[in-house]
Amino acid sequence: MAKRLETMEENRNKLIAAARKAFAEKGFAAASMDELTADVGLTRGALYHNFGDKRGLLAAVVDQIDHEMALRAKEIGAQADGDWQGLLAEGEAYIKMALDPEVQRIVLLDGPAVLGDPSKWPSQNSCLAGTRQTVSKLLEQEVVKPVDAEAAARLISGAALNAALWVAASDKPADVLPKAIEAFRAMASGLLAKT
Amino acid sequence: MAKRLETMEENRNKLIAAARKAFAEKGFAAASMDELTADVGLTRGALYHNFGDKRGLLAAVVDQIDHEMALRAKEIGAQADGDWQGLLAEGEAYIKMALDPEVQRIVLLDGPAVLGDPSKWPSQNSCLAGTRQTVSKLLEQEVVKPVDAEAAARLISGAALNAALWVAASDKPADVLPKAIEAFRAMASGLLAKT
DNA sequence: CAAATTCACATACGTTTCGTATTTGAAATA
DNA sequence: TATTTCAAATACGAAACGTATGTGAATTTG
Repeated sequence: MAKRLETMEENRNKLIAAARKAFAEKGFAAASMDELTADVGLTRGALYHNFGDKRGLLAAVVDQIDHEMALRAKEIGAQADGDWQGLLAEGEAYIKMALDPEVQRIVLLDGPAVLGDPSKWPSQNSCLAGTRQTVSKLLEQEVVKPVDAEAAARLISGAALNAALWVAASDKPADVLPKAIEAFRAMASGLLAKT
Repeated sequence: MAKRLETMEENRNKLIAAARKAFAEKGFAAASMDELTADVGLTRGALYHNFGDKRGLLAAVVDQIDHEMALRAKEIGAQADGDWQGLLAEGEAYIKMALDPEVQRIVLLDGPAVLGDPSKWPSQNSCLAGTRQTVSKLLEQEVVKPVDAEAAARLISGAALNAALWVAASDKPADVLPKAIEAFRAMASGLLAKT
């Protein structure tokens, strides 16, 4: 590979890594691009060349984290006993992952506010896409009621991620986490077709 | 009432009204406080005197909208046939109200990102508080499974509002709204105790 | 192999915006 | 009428973003 492209790739990754840290710690609005770039030995020139603007950098960061979350959720869901348990396990995984301040601040709070609704994000392996796949499978198997797959996926992941926000904001996260998971499983069971 | 306090109250309301408009149209970050205040014949001096800072103004706006939403949801819920149908009606009402760009932008997107999790908002008659009340009533009646009231309320309202974001972001909101409502009702039914 | 060109990034600059510190002037009060 | 209060205005300083331009090493071309 040409040396120029090689170092550019490195710099892109350095910037994304620094942005993950800065956005998570200070929030999107308060994160200074001057500081951020200086931290990795670059200037804003590199940033605007690679990502267009500040939002572009956030989009790249969100995409990366979303990708990681989707992969992890899929792994966990695959280990469950059957597709239905897999869906529940995925949701539970989202709740737990969303306790990470980085996920919370960047993906759940600043992401939608700055980039718009997640359904419009480009990620192929996004959380939403993964959940929709699982729901579709369950629809074919007639395990769940005949509802819209997209809507169900959105409700599942939305409920899970929202529950996580609540858990994290509470005074004793460790205490309320099981309550959130219990309520989540209860509510999700409403999608089950009568057996 | 003393004239000074009277006009101050008027100015506060004018600023809040202007902020609702500006925040809804441009988003919190892009809304200029100079423009906003000039629109109602004031300067930023009035703003910083009354609300402390930009966040303070957003908090006041969010509080007002949240209050209006909770009242409306309660009204609609009260007309339903029984408390359980009332809960579903409330959720449906949230979905519909959240289609309003003002609610969406200010309460669902910028609100949590700038002010933190809704569970920490001061509103007494907030959406969350209203839903928690209804859930608590249903818990006493043993209509719903014995889950944590707070968690259930959060899941219900979270799912509803999240569904609304999805509906609004879709290409044909009118088409997907009924699907969202159907899926919401299905999922919520998971909270029902076996009869 | 030397000249030309590309391009990733740096630098310099202007604009906008927020928050504070200070001042003003009309209403309330004594 | 003199004094005090206080809601709002004004002036100021400190970022921060985005653009326009410069630069030098890597690549390409003749």
